[in-house]
Amino acid sequence: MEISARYTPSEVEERWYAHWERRGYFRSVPDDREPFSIVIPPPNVTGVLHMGHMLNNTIQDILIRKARLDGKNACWVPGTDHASIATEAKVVRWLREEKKLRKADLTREQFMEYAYQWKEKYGGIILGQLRKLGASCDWERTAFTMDKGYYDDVIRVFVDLYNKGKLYRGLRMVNWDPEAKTVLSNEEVIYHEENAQLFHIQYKGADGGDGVVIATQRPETIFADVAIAVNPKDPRYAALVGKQVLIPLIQRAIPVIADDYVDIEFGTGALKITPAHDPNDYEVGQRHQLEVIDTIADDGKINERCAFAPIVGLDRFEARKQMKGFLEESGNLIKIEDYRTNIGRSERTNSVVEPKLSLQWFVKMSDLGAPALKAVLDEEVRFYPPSFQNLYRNWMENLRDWCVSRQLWWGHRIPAWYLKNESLGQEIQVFVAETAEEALEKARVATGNAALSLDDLRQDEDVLDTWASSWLWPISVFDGFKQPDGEVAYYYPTSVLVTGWDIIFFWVARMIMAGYEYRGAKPFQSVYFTGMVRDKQRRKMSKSLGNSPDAIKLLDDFGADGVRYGLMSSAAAGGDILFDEKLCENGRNFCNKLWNALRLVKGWNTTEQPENEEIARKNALAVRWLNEKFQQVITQVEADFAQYRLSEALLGLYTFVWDDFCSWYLEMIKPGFEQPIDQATREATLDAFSRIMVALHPFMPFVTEEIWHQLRARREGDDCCVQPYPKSAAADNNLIARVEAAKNVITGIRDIRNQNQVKPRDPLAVTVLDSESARALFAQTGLREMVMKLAVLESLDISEEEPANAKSFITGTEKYYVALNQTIDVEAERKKLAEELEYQRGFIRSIEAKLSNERFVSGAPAAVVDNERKKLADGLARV
RNA sequence: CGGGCCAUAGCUCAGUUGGUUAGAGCGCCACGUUGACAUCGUGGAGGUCACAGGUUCGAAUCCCGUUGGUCCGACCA
Repeated sequence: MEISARYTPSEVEERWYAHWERRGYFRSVPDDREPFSIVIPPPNVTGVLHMGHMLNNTIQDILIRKARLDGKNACWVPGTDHASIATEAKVVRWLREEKKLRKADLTREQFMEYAYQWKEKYGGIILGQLRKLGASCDWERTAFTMDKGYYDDVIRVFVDLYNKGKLYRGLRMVNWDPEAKTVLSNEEVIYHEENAQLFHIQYKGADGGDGVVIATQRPETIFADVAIAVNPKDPRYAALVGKQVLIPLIQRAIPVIADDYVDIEFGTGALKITPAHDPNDYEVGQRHQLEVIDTIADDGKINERCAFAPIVGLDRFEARKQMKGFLEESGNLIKIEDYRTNIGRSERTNSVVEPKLSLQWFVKMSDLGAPALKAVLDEEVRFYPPSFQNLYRNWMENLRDWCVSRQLWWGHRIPAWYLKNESLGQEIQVFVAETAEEALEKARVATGNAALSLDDLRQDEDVLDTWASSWLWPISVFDGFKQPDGEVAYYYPTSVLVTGWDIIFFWVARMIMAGYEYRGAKPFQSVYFTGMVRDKQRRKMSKSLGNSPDAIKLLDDFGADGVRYGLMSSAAAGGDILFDEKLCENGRNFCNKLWNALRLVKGWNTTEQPENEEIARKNALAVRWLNEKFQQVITQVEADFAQYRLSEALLGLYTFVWDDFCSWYLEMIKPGFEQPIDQATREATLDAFSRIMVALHPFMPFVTEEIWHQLRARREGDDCCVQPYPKSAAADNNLIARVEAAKNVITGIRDIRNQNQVKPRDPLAVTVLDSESARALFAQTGLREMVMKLAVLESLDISEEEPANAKSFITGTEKYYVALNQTIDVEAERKKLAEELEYQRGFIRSIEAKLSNERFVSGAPAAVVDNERKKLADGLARV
């Protein structure tokens, strides 16, 4: 049968993926095997596959497939995240551009209907794309963070945390966008250095003294001032602390307080405290129990709480302009300095962000954080690479309470109901419960008013932060809240989490918190942090930069295996990947290499017996060597997997396949052109090739499955992806060393051939100078025949005499002479040998230096080096 | 400003508890190819392991400092 000279992934991948799914290989249900579980970091429900996903999911698939081959019950749970803010933004844009609708014109219910339409249309596309990559997920378990069951879990946890006092509603400084009238997350605020002015303003003493001069960028906020703060160590103001000063224009008296926060060097060393309009001032205000006066409305205009009527109703920037005049007039303006400072602007509207106090829901971090920090520091949860412990600790030791409310609609609506009973003159009361009915019941009890109805309650308009749902992922996907003793008990803790380090705080840390809070146990044994995929200029790949290759096109161009190889070959855990399509090309070439090895062995005719004894000995040695070498590689691969050194494992297999298997082994056993090969060697080769396919399968599932089936006719269900992974065993290092020595001899001869323009096929006569080591080496059965074949020799003799007209080289402790039919440049030869001699002498000197040290009593190494020295002294003598 | 991480061949990176005269891939150079594969083969060149000090018999590896890069926080009235 004619096989194409190239491997064509497109003819293979879809077919095998469908086959695997049909056979149910990816399905997992609890049984008595050891479980190996991974929950996918859920991509955005409306997202499309990008490089980061491919890297991440390739790694997960490698781990899952390896576990499956190791005989474990491998369970990979796929799913998607509703991605509150990102998805809502997409829906809003779609409504505006396609439907000509503004969110403000829709009711919540209408908006949600459109959002679900959007989700139905685009949701889950990415899951199909993961199949193209070869991801062996248990698709029957596909989860979504807004599935009914998941939604209920999120609500239940909110209520539970509230009941336990670990969740509360409080005032906090947020980033307010006065144009969009919404809160922004920190990530949506962009800071740039801009020109600004620093106003130096005098606040006169209430006792008629000079008072104090402060510096501010925002003179329009002075009417919200509640204090002037100075550093307690600042001698200039020591006498003022505790006194009162007057706010210009309105003459309201405020105290001068002392606080370490104030920088003596900056400005005048005196700071106005405006808790409503500056986050730091708010904190100072809290420390000193100061009042909060909010003088700026949601739209950025000065509101009526401002006691200085002339600026009420003006925009904050207009007010600032006018304040200059008012302050000059009153004589309070000392000077104005030009000044460069960082200004935060809204990513969306570019308007200057206004720090603003608002009521938000918070999860208390003090109780939740402690066990999560301990788990990582004690390596109860192991990080790979471990250096991320530092980053984690740094953050966990400086935890702030987690604001979980968001002013959005797409998400889990906060289960809090408010009752405002003004006739009773009461404050707003809040009732947190899983349902409105329960909240009503609570309200009735609390108020003693049985006549209250649902109409008297108003549910909180906000939804929860996306991470406040995804932190439950490892528990909720196994239904661990409703059935805590169900299958969650089998799969949890999951084996490993594979994710980018950029969400170590958002997600990883919080899953650990939730794990201890709700199951009293860590959510995963290990975390494998992937690096960021960057372009050649080290820029993070992103849609807005347009520097990200089209993932699907890459898969089409190089095949899934090629892309997987490309991503993995430079993806040490935690290290960034500078992505270059060249890497995928290497992967594609590797597939072709495998494919052509297949073509070679498939093309052989067989005979019962080897042609002669020499060939039999040579082939037997080759087969033994390959198997020993394979043991060595598998042992290393297992060690690499245990440390999550996947790139190294792949590289080891790659080198083994390319160099040992293809370049050496197949050449060793390859029969002459159109000659047959003996049955036993062919069988051994097919077996070895098959084992190699299994070993490589986790990394490159498609090509290995295809070749596995091409190698032999297999029974239904005898698939590569469900074979037992090759077991590692001790390798025969002596045999490997002897063949290694033979390879050096062959390389030496090839080198001489190369340098003297001797054609590859012209047979050469080689003599090795008689020595104990030479005899010992060639005592290995089949070795002489192996050298003769691969170096293309007509003779290989051991002799005590130096042949004439020969070039020589030394390897190990033997000296070889290659006879040539040409005159030898004696000078050049001598020079070469002199260089060799110098090298050897240098080597020996360094060893001698070591050995002459008395403190080299350090046990075994000494013996080894001593041995080394003897060998080299031997070699030196020969030269 | 505070903290983390990093600095090894032209490029991208390995180098596991300190013990080879420092490795790989790509790139480069030379030679080669009717033979599984030019998506290839055989060879080769190329490094003061950022710099300075210390510990040690021995440092790319451990410690301290300097410089440079990078990321994350606070970004300052």
